[in-house]
Amino acid sequence: MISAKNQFARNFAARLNTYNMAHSILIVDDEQDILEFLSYNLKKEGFNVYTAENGEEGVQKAKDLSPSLVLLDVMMPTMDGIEACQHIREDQSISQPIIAFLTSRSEDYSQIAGFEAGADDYIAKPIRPRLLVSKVNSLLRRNELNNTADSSSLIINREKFVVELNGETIVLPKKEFQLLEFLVSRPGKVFNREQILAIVWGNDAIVGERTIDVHIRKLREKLGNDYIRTVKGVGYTYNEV
Amino acid sequence: MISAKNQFARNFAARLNTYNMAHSILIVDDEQDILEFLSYNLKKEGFNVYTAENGEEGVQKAKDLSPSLVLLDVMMPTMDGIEACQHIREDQSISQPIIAFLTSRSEDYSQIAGFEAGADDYIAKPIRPRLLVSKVNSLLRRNELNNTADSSSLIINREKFVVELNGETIVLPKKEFQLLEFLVSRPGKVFNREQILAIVWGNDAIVGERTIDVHIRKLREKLGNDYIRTVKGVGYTYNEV
DNA sequence: CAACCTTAGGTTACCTAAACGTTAATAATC
DNA sequence: GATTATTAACGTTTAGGTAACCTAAGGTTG
Repeated sequence: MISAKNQFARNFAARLNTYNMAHSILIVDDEQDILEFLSYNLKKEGFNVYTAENGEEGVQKAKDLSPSLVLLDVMMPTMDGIEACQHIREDQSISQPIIAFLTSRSEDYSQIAGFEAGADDYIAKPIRPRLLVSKVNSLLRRNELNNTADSSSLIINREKFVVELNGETIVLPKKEFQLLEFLVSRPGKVFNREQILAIVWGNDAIVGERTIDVHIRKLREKLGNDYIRTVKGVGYTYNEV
Repeated sequence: MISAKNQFARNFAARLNTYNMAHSILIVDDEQDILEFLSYNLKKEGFNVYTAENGEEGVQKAKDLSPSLVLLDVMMPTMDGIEACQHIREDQSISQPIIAFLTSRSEDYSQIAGFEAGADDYIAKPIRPRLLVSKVNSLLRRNELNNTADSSSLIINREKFVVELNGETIVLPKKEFQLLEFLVSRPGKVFNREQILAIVWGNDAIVGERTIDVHIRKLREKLGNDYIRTVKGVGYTYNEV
Protein backbone atom coordinates (compact mmCIF):
# COMPACT_ATOMS: atom_id res chain seq x y z
CA MET A 1 0.00 0.00 0.00
CA ILE A 2 1.19 3.46 -0.81
CA SER A 3 1.01 5.95 2.01
CA ALA A 4 -0.62 9.30 1.47
CA LYS A 5 2.71 10.97 2.03
CA ASN A 6 4.40 8.87 -0.56
CA GLN A 7 1.62 9.46 -2.98
CA PHE A 8 1.93 13.19 -2.65
CA ALA A 9 5.67 13.20 -2.90
CA ARG A 10 5.44 11.29 -6.15
CA ASN A 11 2.74 13.52 -7.55
CA PHE A 12 4.72 16.58 -6.68
CA ALA A 13 7.86 15.27 -8.27
CA ALA A 14 5.92 14.24 -11.33
CA ARG A 15 4.45 17.68 -11.69
CA LEU A 16 7.84 19.28 -11.47
CA ASN A 17 8.97 17.05 -14.27
CA THR A 18 5.99 17.88 -16.41
CA TYR A 19 6.72 21.54 -16.20
CA ASN A 20 10.16 21.25 -17.64
CA MET A 21 9.18 18.49 -20.01
CA ALA A 22 12.11 16.08 -19.82
CA HIS A 23 15.26 17.96 -18.98
CA SER A 24 17.89 18.32 -21.61
CA ILE A 25 21.49 17.63 -20.76
CA LEU A 26 24.53 18.63 -22.74
CA ILE A 27 27.62 16.48 -22.38
CA VAL A 28 30.95 17.90 -23.50
CA ASP A 29 33.89 15.54 -23.73
CA ASP A 30 36.49 14.79 -26.35
CA GLU A 31 36.48 11.06 -25.77
CA GLN A 32 33.87 9.38 -27.90
CA ASP A 33 33.38 6.37 -25.64
CA ILE A 34 32.73 8.52 -22.59
CA LEU A 35 30.16 10.50 -24.54
CA GLU A 36 28.43 7.29 -25.52
CA PHE A 37 28.58 5.83 -22.06
CA LEU A 38 27.09 8.90 -20.42
CA SER A 39 24.57 9.39 -23.21
CA TYR A 40 23.31 5.86 -22.92
CA ASN A 41 22.84 6.03 -19.18
CA LEU A 42 21.12 9.39 -19.16
CA LYS A 43 18.88 8.66 -22.13
CA LYS A 44 17.78 5.51 -20.37
CA GLU A 45 16.55 7.76 -17.57
CA GLY A 46 14.44 9.75 -20.00
CA PHE A 47 16.62 12.80 -20.42
CA ASN A 48 17.14 14.66 -23.63
CA VAL A 49 20.83 14.24 -24.28
CA TYR A 50 23.05 16.33 -26.55
CA THR A 51 26.79 16.04 -26.99
CA ALA A 52 29.74 18.17 -28.00
CA GLU A 53 33.33 17.13 -28.53
CA ASN A 54 35.22 20.22 -27.48
CA GLY A 55 34.78 23.38 -25.48
CA GLU A 56 34.00 25.63 -28.38
CA GLU A 57 31.26 23.39 -29.68
CA GLY A 58 30.02 23.01 -26.12
CA VAL A 59 29.59 26.73 -25.58
CA GLN A 60 27.82 27.05 -28.91
CA LYS A 61 25.40 24.24 -28.14
CA ALA A 62 24.79 25.53 -24.63
CA LYS A 63 23.65 28.69 -26.34
CA ASP A 64 21.57 27.07 -29.05
CA LEU A 65 19.94 24.32 -27.03
CA SER A 66 19.50 25.93 -23.62
CA PRO A 67 20.07 22.72 -21.70
CA SER A 68 19.21 22.52 -18.02
CA LEU A 69 22.47 20.89 -17.21
CA VAL A 70 25.93 20.82 -18.79
CA LEU A 71 28.44 18.09 -17.97
CA LEU A 72 31.88 19.40 -18.85
CA ASP A 73 35.08 17.44 -19.14
CA VAL A 74 38.00 19.42 -17.78
CA MET A 75 40.74 18.26 -20.11
CA MET A 76 39.91 18.93 -23.72
CA PRO A 77 41.74 20.17 -26.77
CA THR A 78 40.85 23.46 -28.45
CA MET A 79 39.10 24.86 -25.40
CA ASP A 80 39.25 23.16 -22.04
CA GLY A 81 36.30 22.78 -19.70
CA ILE A 82 37.19 25.61 -17.39
CA GLU A 83 37.45 28.09 -20.19
CA ALA A 84 34.20 26.86 -21.66
CA CYS A 85 32.55 27.25 -18.27
CA GLN A 86 33.77 30.82 -18.01
CA HIS A 87 32.41 31.57 -21.43
CA ILE A 88 29.03 30.15 -20.58
CA ARG A 89 28.83 32.03 -17.32
CA GLU A 90 29.84 35.31 -18.88
CA ASP A 91 27.54 35.20 -21.86
CA GLN A 92 24.32 36.88 -20.85
CA SER A 93 22.53 35.54 -23.88
CA ILE A 94 22.89 31.98 -22.61
CA SER A 95 20.13 30.84 -20.30
CA GLN A 96 22.37 29.80 -17.47
CA PRO A 97 22.44 26.04 -17.01
CA ILE A 98 23.73 24.09 -14.05
CA ILE A 99 27.32 23.16 -14.75
CA ALA A 100 29.07 20.10 -13.38
CA PHE A 101 32.60 19.09 -14.20
CA LEU A 102 33.83 15.64 -15.02
CA THR A 103 37.21 15.28 -13.39
CA SER A 104 39.83 12.60 -13.12
CA ARG A 105 41.76 12.31 -9.93
CA SER A 106 44.89 14.36 -9.44
CA GLU A 107 43.77 17.25 -11.56
CA ASP A 108 44.62 19.53 -8.73
CA TYR A 109 44.50 23.02 -10.07
CA SER A 110 41.69 22.52 -12.46
CA GLN A 111 39.25 21.40 -9.81
CA ILE A 112 39.52 24.51 -7.75
CA ALA A 113 39.67 26.61 -10.87
CA GLY A 114 36.48 24.86 -11.93
CA PHE A 115 34.51 26.06 -8.97
CA GLU A 116 36.00 29.47 -9.35
CA ALA A 117 34.87 29.51 -12.95
CA GLY A 118 31.30 29.09 -11.80
CA ALA A 119 30.67 25.38 -11.62
CA ASP A 120 27.98 24.03 -9.32
CA ASP A 121 29.36 20.59 -8.72
CA TYR A 122 31.75 18.03 -10.06
CA ILE A 123 31.47 14.36 -10.88
CA ALA A 124 34.55 12.23 -10.39
CA LYS A 125 35.79 9.75 -12.94
CA PRO A 126 35.54 6.86 -13.19
CA ILE A 127 31.82 7.45 -13.37
CA ARG A 128 29.41 4.93 -11.88
CA PRO A 129 26.06 5.06 -13.69
CA ARG A 130 23.92 4.98 -10.57
CA LEU A 131 25.80 7.74 -8.87
CA LEU A 132 25.72 9.77 -12.05
CA VAL A 133 21.97 9.52 -12.37
CA SER A 134 21.29 10.31 -8.75
CA LYS A 135 23.64 13.27 -8.83
CA VAL A 136 22.11 14.57 -12.03
CA ASN A 137 18.63 14.28 -10.58
CA SER A 138 19.60 16.06 -7.41
CA LEU A 139 21.23 18.87 -9.37
CA LEU A 140 18.19 19.32 -11.57
CA ARG A 141 15.77 19.24 -8.69
CA ARG A 142 17.73 21.95 -6.99
CA ASN A 143 17.38 24.09 -10.05
CA GLU A 144 13.61 23.79 -10.23
CA LEU A 145 13.21 25.23 -6.81
CA ASN A 146 15.70 27.95 -7.57
CA ASN A 147 14.02 29.09 -10.71
CA THR A 148 10.65 29.66 -9.22
CA ALA A 149 11.98 31.54 -6.27
CA ASP A 150 13.15 34.85 -7.62
CA SER A 151 9.99 36.67 -8.51
CA SER A 152 9.63 38.69 -5.34
CA SER A 153 11.75 40.69 -2.99
CA LEU A 154 12.61 37.42 -1.32
CA ILE A 155 15.53 35.67 -2.93
CA ILE A 156 16.48 32.19 -1.92
CA ASN A 157 20.16 31.62 -2.39
CA ARG A 158 20.66 27.92 -2.27
CA GLU A 159 24.32 28.13 -3.01
CA LYS A 160 25.05 30.36 -0.05
CA PHE A 161 22.29 28.84 2.02
CA VAL A 162 20.86 32.20 2.92
CA VAL A 163 17.75 34.20 2.15
CA GLU A 164 17.82 37.77 1.00
CA LEU A 165 14.84 39.87 1.98
CA ASN A 166 14.76 43.50 0.89
CA GLY A 167 18.51 43.52 0.64
CA GLU A 168 18.94 42.05 4.08
CA THR A 169 20.66 38.70 4.33
CA ILE A 170 19.08 36.20 6.68
CA VAL A 171 20.83 33.02 7.74
CA LEU A 172 18.45 30.14 8.35
CA PRO A 173 18.97 26.71 9.88
CA LYS A 174 18.61 23.81 7.49
CA LYS A 175 15.02 22.77 8.19
CA GLU A 176 13.71 26.30 8.26
CA PHE A 177 15.49 26.95 5.01
CA GLN A 178 14.01 23.87 3.40
CA LEU A 179 10.53 24.67 4.63
CA LEU A 180 10.69 28.19 3.29
CA GLU A 181 12.18 26.96 0.06
CA PHE A 182 9.28 24.60 -0.36
CA LEU A 183 6.58 27.15 0.35
CA VAL A 184 8.23 29.68 -1.94
CA SER A 185 8.46 27.12 -4.72
CA ARG A 186 4.84 27.98 -5.53
CA PRO A 187 3.86 31.34 -4.20
CA GLY A 188 0.19 31.49 -3.40
CA LYS A 189 -0.38 27.76 -3.37
CA VAL A 190 -1.68 26.41 -0.11
CA PHE A 191 0.15 23.31 1.01
CA ASN A 192 -1.47 21.11 3.62
CA ARG A 193 0.42 19.63 6.51
CA GLU A 194 0.67 16.25 4.92
CA GLN A 195 2.32 17.71 1.85
CA ILE A 196 4.73 19.78 3.84
CA LEU A 197 5.74 16.78 5.88
CA ALA A 198 6.22 14.66 2.78
CA ILE A 199 8.54 17.07 1.02
CA VAL A 200 10.40 18.85 3.77
CA TRP A 201 10.65 16.05 6.28
CA GLY A 202 10.68 13.12 3.88
CA ASN A 203 8.35 10.25 3.28
CA ASP A 204 9.32 8.23 6.26
CA ALA A 205 9.80 10.88 8.90
CA ILE A 206 7.40 10.69 11.79
CA VAL A 207 7.11 14.00 13.53
CA GLY A 208 4.31 15.52 15.53
CA GLU A 209 1.81 18.02 14.19
CA ARG A 210 3.11 20.93 16.25
CA THR A 211 6.55 20.63 14.70
CA ILE A 212 5.46 22.39 11.55
CA ASP A 213 3.86 25.22 13.52
CA VAL A 214 7.01 25.81 15.46
CA HIS A 215 9.08 26.08 12.33
CA ILE A 216 6.54 28.37 10.73
CA ARG A 217 6.70 30.54 13.79
CA LYS A 218 10.49 30.71 13.66
CA LEU A 219 10.33 31.72 10.03
CA ARG A 220 7.79 34.43 10.80
CA GLU A 221 10.03 35.62 13.59
CA LYS A 222 12.82 36.14 11.10
CA LEU A 223 10.93 37.28 8.01
CA GLY A 224 8.02 39.13 9.53
CA ASN A 225 4.45 37.91 9.86
CA ASP A 226 3.29 38.96 6.43
CA TYR A 227 4.89 36.40 4.21
CA ILE A 228 3.46 33.13 5.41
CA ARG A 229 -0.31 32.99 5.64
CA THR A 230 -2.23 30.38 7.57
CA VAL A 231 -5.33 28.98 5.97
CA LYS A 232 -7.11 27.41 8.87
CA GLY A 233 -8.09 23.82 8.37
CA VAL A 234 -6.16 23.70 5.11
CA GLY A 235 -2.51 24.61 5.42
CA TYR A 236 0.08 27.30 4.83
CA THR A 237 1.00 29.43 1.87
CA TYR A 238 3.73 31.86 0.96
CA ASN A 239 2.53 35.20 -0.34
CA GLU A 240 4.49 38.14 -1.60
CA VAL A 241 3.80 41.29 0.32
CA MET B 1 19.66 41.78 -36.73
CA ILE B 2 22.76 39.94 -35.76
CA SER B 3 22.60 36.22 -36.19
CA ALA B 4 23.27 33.98 -33.25
CA LYS B 5 26.37 32.66 -34.93
CA ASN B 6 27.75 36.08 -35.60
CA GLN B 7 27.00 37.10 -32.09
CA PHE B 8 28.79 34.09 -30.82
CA ALA B 9 31.75 34.64 -33.08
CA ARG B 10 32.14 38.15 -31.73
CA ASN B 11 31.78 37.10 -28.15
CA PHE B 12 34.19 34.33 -28.70
CA ALA B 13 36.79 36.50 -30.34
CA ALA B 14 36.47 39.05 -27.61
CA ARG B 15 37.16 36.40 -25.06
CA LEU B 16 40.07 34.96 -26.90
CA ASN B 17 41.55 38.39 -26.59
CA THR B 18 41.03 38.40 -22.89
CA TYR B 19 42.17 34.93 -22.19
CA ASN B 20 44.68 33.87 -24.78
CA MET B 21 45.78 36.56 -27.10
CA ALA B 22 46.95 38.79 -24.36
CA HIS B 23 49.44 36.10 -23.46
CA SER B 24 52.73 35.93 -25.24
CA ILE B 25 55.00 32.97 -24.89
CA LEU B 26 58.74 32.82 -25.35
CA ILE B 27 60.25 29.47 -26.30
CA VAL B 28 63.96 28.97 -25.81
CA ASP B 29 65.54 25.89 -27.36
CA ASP B 30 68.54 25.20 -29.50
CA GLU B 31 66.86 22.62 -31.66
CA GLN B 32 65.15 24.24 -34.61
CA ASP B 33 62.57 21.51 -35.11
CA ILE B 34 61.42 21.64 -31.52
CA LEU B 35 61.02 25.40 -31.77
CA GLU B 36 58.91 24.96 -34.86
CA PHE B 37 56.85 22.19 -33.40
CA LEU B 38 56.03 24.10 -30.23
CA SER B 39 55.51 27.34 -32.10
CA TYR B 40 53.06 25.76 -34.47
CA ASN B 41 50.96 24.21 -31.73
CA LEU B 42 50.83 27.27 -29.54
CA LYS B 43 50.17 29.69 -32.37
CA LYS B 44 47.28 27.49 -33.39
CA GLU B 45 45.81 28.16 -29.95
CA GLY B 46 46.05 31.87 -30.50
CA PHE B 47 49.10 32.66 -28.42
CA ASN B 48 51.71 35.20 -29.38
CA VAL B 49 54.82 33.11 -29.82
CA TYR B 50 58.45 34.26 -29.82
CA THR B 51 61.54 32.10 -30.00
CA ALA B 52 65.19 32.19 -29.00
CA GLU B 53 67.93 29.70 -29.75
CA ASN B 54 70.11 29.95 -26.70
CA GLY B 55 70.01 31.12 -23.12
CA GLU B 56 71.61 34.47 -23.73
CA GLU B 57 69.20 35.37 -26.47
CA GLY B 58 66.37 34.05 -24.28
CA VAL B 59 67.19 36.34 -21.38
CA GLN B 60 67.45 39.31 -23.71
CA LYS B 61 64.08 38.58 -25.34
CA ALA B 62 62.46 37.96 -21.96
CA LYS B 63 63.56 41.47 -21.13
CA ASP B 64 62.48 43.06 -24.38
CA LEU B 65 59.19 41.28 -24.96
CA SER B 66 57.82 40.76 -21.43
CA PRO B 67 56.20 37.43 -22.19
CA SER B 68 53.71 35.88 -19.76
CA LEU B 69 55.38 32.51 -20.02
CA VAL B 70 58.84 31.28 -20.90
CA LEU B 71 59.45 27.70 -21.96
CA LEU B 72 63.10 26.93 -21.34
CA ASP B 73 65.03 23.97 -22.62
CA VAL B 74 67.46 22.75 -19.98
CA MET B 75 70.26 21.55 -22.23
CA MET B 76 71.54 24.33 -24.41
CA PRO B 77 74.92 25.58 -25.62
CA THR B 78 76.25 29.02 -24.65
CA MET B 79 73.98 29.36 -21.63
CA ASP B 80 71.85 26.51 -20.35
CA GLY B 81 68.27 26.83 -19.19
CA ILE B 82 68.97 26.87 -15.49
CA GLU B 83 71.44 29.65 -15.82
CA ALA B 84 69.08 31.60 -18.04
CA CYS B 85 66.33 31.12 -15.49
CA GLN B 86 68.52 32.47 -12.74
CA HIS B 87 69.37 35.51 -14.84
CA ILE B 88 65.74 36.20 -15.53
CA ARG B 89 64.77 35.83 -11.90
CA GLU B 90 67.58 38.06 -10.71
CA ASP B 91 67.03 40.87 -13.18
CA GLN B 92 64.63 43.28 -11.55
CA SER B 93 64.04 45.07 -14.82
CA ILE B 94 62.36 41.98 -16.28
CA SER B 95 58.64 41.74 -15.59
CA GLN B 96 58.78 38.28 -14.08
CA PRO B 97 57.17 35.67 -16.34
CA ILE B 98 56.09 32.17 -15.47
CA ILE B 99 58.95 29.83 -16.28
CA ALA B 100 58.58 26.21 -17.26
CA PHE B 101 61.42 23.91 -18.19
CA LEU B 102 61.44 21.47 -21.03
CA THR B 103 63.16 18.34 -19.77
CA SER B 104 63.81 14.90 -21.08
CA ARG B 105 62.77 12.03 -18.95
CA SER B 106 64.96 11.26 -15.94
CA GLU B 107 66.85 14.50 -15.87
CA ASP B 108 66.20 14.41 -12.20
CA TYR B 109 68.94 16.75 -11.20
CA SER B 110 68.03 19.44 -13.62
CA GLN B 111 64.45 19.38 -12.43
CA ILE B 112 65.43 20.02 -8.87
CA ALA B 113 67.96 22.60 -9.89
CA GLY B 114 65.32 24.14 -12.10
CA PHE B 115 62.92 24.65 -9.26
CA GLU B 116 65.73 26.02 -7.15
CA ALA B 117 66.50 28.50 -9.90
CA GLY B 118 62.94 29.79 -9.71
CA ALA B 119 60.99 27.70 -12.20
CA ASP B 120 57.26 27.21 -11.77
CA ASP B 121 56.87 23.89 -13.53
CA TYR B 122 58.46 21.59 -16.00
CA ILE B 123 57.18 19.88 -19.10
CA ALA B 124 58.56 16.47 -19.95
CA LYS B 125 59.77 15.53 -23.40
CA PRO B 126 58.65 14.03 -25.61
CA ILE B 127 55.99 16.68 -25.77
CA ARG B 128 52.44 15.79 -26.75
CA PRO B 129 50.65 18.79 -28.26
CA ARG B 130 47.44 18.35 -26.29
CA LEU B 131 49.20 18.04 -22.99
CA LEU B 132 51.39 20.99 -23.82
CA VAL B 133 48.43 23.20 -24.53
CA SER B 134 46.53 22.17 -21.47
CA LYS B 135 49.58 22.62 -19.27
CA VAL B 136 50.29 26.02 -20.74
CA ASN B 137 46.70 27.06 -20.15
CA SER B 138 46.81 25.77 -16.62
CA LEU B 139 50.03 27.64 -15.90
CA LEU B 140 48.71 30.89 -17.29
CA ARG B 141 45.48 30.43 -15.39
CA ARG B 142 47.35 29.82 -12.18
CA ASN B 143 49.10 33.07 -12.74
CA GLU B 144 45.86 34.90 -13.30
CA LEU B 145 44.47 33.47 -10.12
CA ASN B 146 47.57 34.58 -8.30
CA ASN B 147 47.27 38.08 -9.52
CA THR B 148 43.60 38.29 -8.77
CA ALA B 149 43.97 40.03 -5.48
CA ASP B 150 40.59 39.28 -3.97
CA SER B 151 38.36 42.14 -3.06
CA SER B 152 38.92 41.35 0.57
CA SER B 153 42.06 41.63 2.57
CA LEU B 154 42.89 37.97 2.09
CA ILE B 155 45.40 37.26 -0.65
CA ILE B 156 46.35 33.74 -1.56
CA ASN B 157 49.85 33.21 -2.81
CA ARG B 158 49.88 29.82 -4.47
CA GLU B 159 53.60 29.92 -5.13
CA LYS B 160 54.73 30.31 -1.58
CA PHE B 161 51.89 28.48 0.14
CA VAL B 162 51.33 31.64 2.05
CA VAL B 163 48.34 33.80 2.79
CA GLU B 164 48.36 37.50 3.37
CA LEU B 165 45.70 38.79 5.70
CA ASN B 166 45.54 42.50 6.42
CA GLY B 167 49.17 42.87 5.47
CA GLU B 168 50.20 40.05 7.75
CA THR B 169 51.79 37.02 6.14
CA ILE B 170 50.58 33.67 7.37
CA VAL B 171 52.40 30.49 6.46
CA LEU B 172 50.08 27.54 6.07
CA PRO B 173 50.82 23.83 5.82
CA LYS B 174 49.82 22.21 2.56
CA LYS B 175 46.47 20.74 3.52
CA GLU B 176 45.33 23.81 5.36
CA PHE B 177 46.36 25.90 2.42
CA GLN B 178 44.50 23.71 -0.05
CA LEU B 179 41.40 23.70 2.09
CA LEU B 180 41.41 27.46 2.40
CA GLU B 181 42.19 27.87 -1.27
CA PHE B 182 39.21 25.72 -2.10
CA LEU B 183 36.78 27.53 0.15
CA VAL B 184 37.99 30.90 -1.07
CA SER B 185 37.57 29.87 -4.70
CA ARG B 186 33.89 30.75 -4.28
CA PRO B 187 33.31 33.11 -1.42
CA GLY B 188 29.87 32.54 0.00
CA LYS B 189 29.24 29.17 -1.59
CA VAL B 190 28.58 26.44 0.91
CA PHE B 191 30.58 23.34 0.14
CA ASN B 192 29.47 20.09 1.67
CA ARG B 193 31.82 17.61 3.23
CA GLU B 194 31.69 15.32 0.25
CA GLN B 195 32.90 18.05 -2.05
CA ILE B 196 35.59 19.17 0.32
CA LEU B 197 36.89 15.66 0.67
CA ALA B 198 36.84 15.04 -3.04
CA ILE B 199 38.66 18.20 -4.01
CA VAL B 200 41.07 18.75 -1.16
CA TRP B 201 41.77 15.16 -0.27
CA GLY B 202 41.14 13.52 -3.63
CA ASN B 203 38.42 11.28 -4.92
CA ASP B 204 39.71 8.10 -3.46
CA ALA B 205 41.04 9.27 -0.13
CA ILE B 206 39.26 7.82 2.84
CA VAL B 207 39.73 10.01 5.84
CA GLY B 208 37.51 10.38 8.85
CA GLU B 209 34.90 13.07 9.18
CA ARG B 210 36.68 14.83 12.02
CA THR B 211 39.70 15.45 9.84
CA ILE B 212 37.96 18.30 8.08
CA ASP B 213 36.90 19.87 11.35
CA VAL B 214 40.40 19.79 12.68
CA HIS B 215 41.77 21.57 9.65
CA ILE B 216 38.98 24.11 9.79
CA ARG B 217 39.85 24.73 13.40
CA LYS B 218 43.51 25.24 12.58
CA LEU B 219 42.56 27.71 9.89
CA ARG B 220 40.28 29.60 12.23
CA GLU B 221 43.07 29.64 14.78
CA LYS B 222 45.29 31.40 12.30
CA LEU B 223 42.81 33.61 10.46
CA GLY B 224 40.31 34.37 13.18
CA ASN B 225 36.87 32.89 13.64
CA ASP B 226 35.02 35.22 11.32
CA TYR B 227 36.08 33.98 7.94
CA ILE B 228 34.81 30.43 7.82
CA ARG B 229 31.14 29.88 8.59
CA THR B 230 29.68 26.53 9.54
CA VAL B 231 26.29 25.65 8.15
CA LYS B 232 25.24 22.80 10.34
CA GLY B 233 24.15 19.75 8.43
CA VAL B 234 25.25 21.34 5.17
CA GLY B 235 28.89 22.35 5.10
CA TYR B 236 31.37 25.19 5.34
CA THR B 237 31.73 28.48 3.53
CA TYR B 238 34.28 31.24 3.33
CA ASN B 239 32.95 34.73 3.86
CA GLU B 240 34.70 38.01 3.66
CA VAL B 241 34.40 39.97 6.84
C1' DC C 1 -27.35 36.73 21.25
C1' DA C 2 -24.82 35.50 25.09
C1' DA C 3 -22.44 31.81 27.12
C1' DC C 4 -20.35 27.94 26.15
C1' DC C 5 -17.64 24.52 23.53
C1' DT C 6 -14.78 22.84 20.06
C1' DT C 7 -11.05 22.95 17.08
C1' DA C 8 -7.01 24.49 14.84
C1' DG C 9 -3.32 26.76 15.29
C1' DG C 10 0.15 29.85 18.20
C1' DT C 11 3.50 30.15 21.78
C1' DT C 12 6.76 28.96 25.16
C1' DA C 13 10.06 26.40 27.47
C1' DC C 14 12.43 22.47 27.65
C1' DC C 15 14.81 18.14 26.14
C1' DT C 16 17.62 15.32 23.15
C1' DA C 17 20.62 13.75 19.74
C1' DA C 18 23.14 14.84 15.92
C1' DA C 19 26.58 17.61 14.31
C1' DC C 20 30.40 20.02 15.16
C1' DG C 21 34.56 21.63 18.13
C1' DT C 22 38.63 20.57 20.71
C1' DT C 23 42.38 18.29 22.49
C1' DA C 24 46.01 15.27 22.69
C1' DA C 25 48.11 11.29 21.16
C1' DT C 26 49.68 8.64 17.13
C1' DA C 27 50.95 8.14 12.32
C1' DA C 28 52.80 9.83 8.23
C1' DT C 29 55.65 12.78 5.72
C1' DC C 30 59.35 15.66 4.54
C1' DG D 1 63.80 14.76 13.84
C1' DA D 2 60.56 18.09 13.15
C1' DT D 3 56.60 19.33 11.03
C1' DT D 4 52.22 18.08 9.38
C1' DA D 5 48.25 15.00 8.92
C1' DT D 6 45.04 11.91 10.91
C1' DT D 7 42.54 9.62 14.44
C1' DA D 8 40.18 8.76 18.64
C1' DA D 9 37.96 10.33 22.57
C1' DC D 10 35.53 13.47 24.66
C1' DG D 11 33.20 18.12 25.19
C1' DT D 12 29.98 21.53 23.40
C1' DT D 13 26.53 23.52 20.79
C1' DT D 14 22.34 23.96 18.63
C1' DA D 15 18.90 22.54 15.50
C1' DG D 16 15.02 20.10 15.77
C1' DG D 17 11.38 18.04 18.12
C1' DT D 18 7.87 17.78 21.86
C1' DA D 19 4.71 18.71 25.53
C1' DA D 20 1.92 21.68 27.74
C1' DC D 21 -0.51 25.40 27.67
C1' DC D 22 -2.64 29.64 25.41
C1' DT D 23 -5.54 32.03 22.05
C1' DA D 24 -8.73 32.95 18.40
C1' DA D 25 -12.27 31.62 15.23
C1' DG D 26 -16.30 29.81 14.65
C1' DG D 27 -19.96 26.81 15.73
C1' DT D 28 -23.68 25.28 18.98
C1' DT D 29 -27.23 25.70 22.16
C1' DG D 30 -30.47 27.54 25.60
